[in-house]
Amino acid sequence: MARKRVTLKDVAKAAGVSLASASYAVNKTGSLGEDTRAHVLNIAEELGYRQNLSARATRTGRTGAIGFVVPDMTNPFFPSLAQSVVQRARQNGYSVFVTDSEGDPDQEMEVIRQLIGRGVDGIVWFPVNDDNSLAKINADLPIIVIDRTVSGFECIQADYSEGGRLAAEHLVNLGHRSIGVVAGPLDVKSMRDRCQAAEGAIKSRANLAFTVENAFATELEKSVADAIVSKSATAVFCGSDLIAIGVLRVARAAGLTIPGDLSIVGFDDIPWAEYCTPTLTTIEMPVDEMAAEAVDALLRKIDGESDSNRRVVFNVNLIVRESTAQF
Amino acid sequence: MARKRVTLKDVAKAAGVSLASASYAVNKTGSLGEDTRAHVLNIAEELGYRQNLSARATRTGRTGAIGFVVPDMTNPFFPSLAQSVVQRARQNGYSVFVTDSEGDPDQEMEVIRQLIGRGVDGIVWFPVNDDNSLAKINADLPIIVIDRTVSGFECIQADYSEGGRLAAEHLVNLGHRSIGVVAGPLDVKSMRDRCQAAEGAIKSRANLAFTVENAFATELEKSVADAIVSKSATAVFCGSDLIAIGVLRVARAAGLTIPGDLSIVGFDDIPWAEYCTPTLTTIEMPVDEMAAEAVDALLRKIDGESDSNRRVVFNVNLIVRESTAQF
DNA sequence: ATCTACAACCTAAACGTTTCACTTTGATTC
DNA sequence: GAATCAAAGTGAAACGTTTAGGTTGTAGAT
Repeated sequence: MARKRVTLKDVAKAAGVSLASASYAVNKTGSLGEDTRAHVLNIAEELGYRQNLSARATRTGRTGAIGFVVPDMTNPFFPSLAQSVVQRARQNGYSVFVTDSEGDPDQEMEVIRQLIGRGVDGIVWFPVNDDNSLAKINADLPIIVIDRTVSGFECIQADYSEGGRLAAEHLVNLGHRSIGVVAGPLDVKSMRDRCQAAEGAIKSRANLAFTVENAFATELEKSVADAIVSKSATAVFCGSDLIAIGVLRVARAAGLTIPGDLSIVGFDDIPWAEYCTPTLTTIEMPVDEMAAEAVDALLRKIDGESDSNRRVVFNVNLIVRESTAQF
Repeated sequence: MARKRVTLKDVAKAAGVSLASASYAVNKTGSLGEDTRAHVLNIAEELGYRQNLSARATRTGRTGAIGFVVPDMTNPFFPSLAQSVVQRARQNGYSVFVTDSEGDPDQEMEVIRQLIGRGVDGIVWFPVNDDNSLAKINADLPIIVIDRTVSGFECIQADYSEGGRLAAEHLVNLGHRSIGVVAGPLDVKSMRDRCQAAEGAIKSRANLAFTVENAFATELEKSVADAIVSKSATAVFCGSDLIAIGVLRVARAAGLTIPGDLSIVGFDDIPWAEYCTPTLTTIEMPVDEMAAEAVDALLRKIDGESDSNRRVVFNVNLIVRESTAQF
């Protein structure tokens, strides 16, 4: 058993044509008669021929694989994104290496290096932060940046400012007059944008009770927890759903009812948002479309249609659920 | 700019040695003098040489890539597993294609085909179900099955029966005398095992109120929801945490308090279990170790140390949280 | 002085493709 | 009937490696 893998030469021989013709047939390139092409394809099918992608890659310099680099796969925001990227890529005949930098810029650089070593044709990159010093290292590979802003690369983003504004105005419209902001890491621009927009909207019609900062996690720093339980705000805007869930927990633990004593709005619309108790009002972005656009842009870039430095911004939506209520 | 990629030939020429010696040097194989090897490596470093993995693969027949196939990336059980697999593989110099079959056996077969077409050296496979008819198609590629049982493959599993037993006994010990079971899809053996064990433990010391079946999701079928709100049980064992969370939701929606009116125990210890309200009592399995073992076993198999049909079973733990209480 | 043995290194073939440049064939045009 | 041309097909080089086998050169044993 385990017969030797059938090669293109075998097909050619069996079909009685030259190696070149066989290649043209399976690739639908070159000039071949319809009949011979069909014949070769039949034989190929019959013999169970499968292209050897490695050999093809050696010759063409293209592997047909791309990389997808995210900060942290266990952050529930990313799996669905990854799923979309993988699917879209597959539809276009590409495979994708999904890798995770565990939120560490050094490791991030390392995995990118490894991907390049692997010979990927391009990378869709969701950076840990906006620090583009890292990126400089190898600018000759097609790279699309998603969510973050890294100068020199094409960036796919959502309208974070609009999201922050929508969220804040929702709270103001509900009658809240003292509103806090729990930001995520402010060294990433998408976070700064949404928080600044939220603060602006709050200040113009109500009172900004506090702004505190927390990592992308449900565990809250002491200072953040203190701000929540101080009851100086009747509502908070959180820079991410993960943080919002953290806020929800400490608030409940401190005896506050949600949304009775405290209204909470998050950002991202991760799956949990719909399942936690109470369900979370949040800002949704079109993850699938963003992923698709990122892949499409990357493939375009790989094919040399270089519309570099483009920026695509997607619209966001406010999703009202149970965690916010009239003051 | 964008200088031509530096090839091994360039390195050899620059170092004044033959192509073969250069290859031996970078691969640390063959018999080479320490000094020349070091010299070649220096030159390589200096020139910025990077192996062309495709060419290497064409020659050796090994790509250094493996596939990881899971049912559904958006099921929160899988990302951490994937993370572990990717890491372990990377540590051993392998890259991994993570792919998702969306719970569909047909698509599952398709992605496996694609992976094989890609030329992966092996596959870590978390099948949708235990239907091994699919697997037969190409038994010559090293494949490790994780969680499920597919005959003919080496399987990495947890002690599901023990888990079911632990969970059920926990409920019995708390004084519950009428206990229901909400199973996941019973066509997968790991689910049957845990549920049968749970039922056994229940029946021997209490009353089995009902057994119903649901998909791996938080949305519950009507029959399942009915069973929950019928109040015929004071406690339920759920075949997975996702289901448990669904149960939790409909129970609360029906005005039941958890764990006051209903104790709930889940299975898997997904991240949500710790963050939902109330937090979920569940069965934990050593995901990282299972992933590591799967990768190790696969690499062994790739290297021809074929200990086929082996079965590795990992121990599980009961994690007691807030969703269960004394009756 | 010759032989053996071994380390160190090299030559060249092979891996399975793609693709450039060339030939053959038959039809069309003048 | 020669000339032209497009279509269909072929031959062989190239992609960047690995590796089997061969060739040196040196040192120790006889």
